Amino acid sequence: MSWNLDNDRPIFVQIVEHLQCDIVSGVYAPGQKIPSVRELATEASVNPNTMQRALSELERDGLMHSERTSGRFITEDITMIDKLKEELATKRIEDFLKQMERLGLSPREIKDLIAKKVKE
Amino acid sequence: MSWNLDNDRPIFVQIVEHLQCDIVSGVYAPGQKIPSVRELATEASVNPNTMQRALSELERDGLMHSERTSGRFITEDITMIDKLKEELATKRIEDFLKQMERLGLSPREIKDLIAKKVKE
DNA sequence: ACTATTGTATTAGTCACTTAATACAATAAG
DNA sequence: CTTATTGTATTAAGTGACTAATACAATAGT
Repeated sequence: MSWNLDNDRPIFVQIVEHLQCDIVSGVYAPGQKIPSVRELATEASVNPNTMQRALSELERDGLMHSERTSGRFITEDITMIDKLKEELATKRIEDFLKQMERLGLSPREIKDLIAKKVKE
Repeated sequence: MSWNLDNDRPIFVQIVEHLQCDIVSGVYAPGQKIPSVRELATEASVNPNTMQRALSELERDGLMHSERTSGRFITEDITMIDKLKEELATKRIEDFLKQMERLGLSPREIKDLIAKKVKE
């Protein structure tokens, strides 16, 4: 999956979200070692400092931890990962519904539109 | 409706989106005069220049037009407004579905979650 | 005619994000 | 022990968004 970073929002924020997705969707398994800061930075075409900042955020939240010279590892706490997954999903659904209602669409219309899109 | 601006994205972009919503949802009727740059800026707690920038964007897209000293008016082209409404809705649905799939949820799961939320 | 209000333009300064270029500490690997 | 690789920290510079403070032009209202 490419990184697809844009200039609409801070890059480090987008990286955090990208990695959160990779974690909750299983791209990175619990306990798995992830590439080094420098590797990830190259891969995403950003400065190592920017990648470092994103990783620090994730570390602060307990989603990963670093071991001085061995590298960085995803947490093994599956409960934490599942909880994050539900949080992210819930938040996105709520944001989405709010946005759609602000466009003047009724819950009923929204539901139908989704059902139609999902069929495709 | 309060403006609810955050620091995650450029404020002028958020203002553009806010006003687009107000137009397609009918808060501002076609042809209606909208408050002055200075009034809107005060209301949204931003600098007049920032509001001006957002309004210029909307004007560039043809959604409103300014008349030197009479003020600014929403377009009377209802077709344009309806088209925008559909564009915005479609884009948001697609973005939403992409995000949810990246979290590792199947279309089926997504549909069920929405249905559940909409019931509330 | 005068005045207030409108949109618009200009210039400067502040701040956060980003990049760049290093440097250092710790340790796994040889 | 030596070396390469890891995470981490520091300093400087560039960029864009935002604010601030004006100034000007046009015209509706009086």
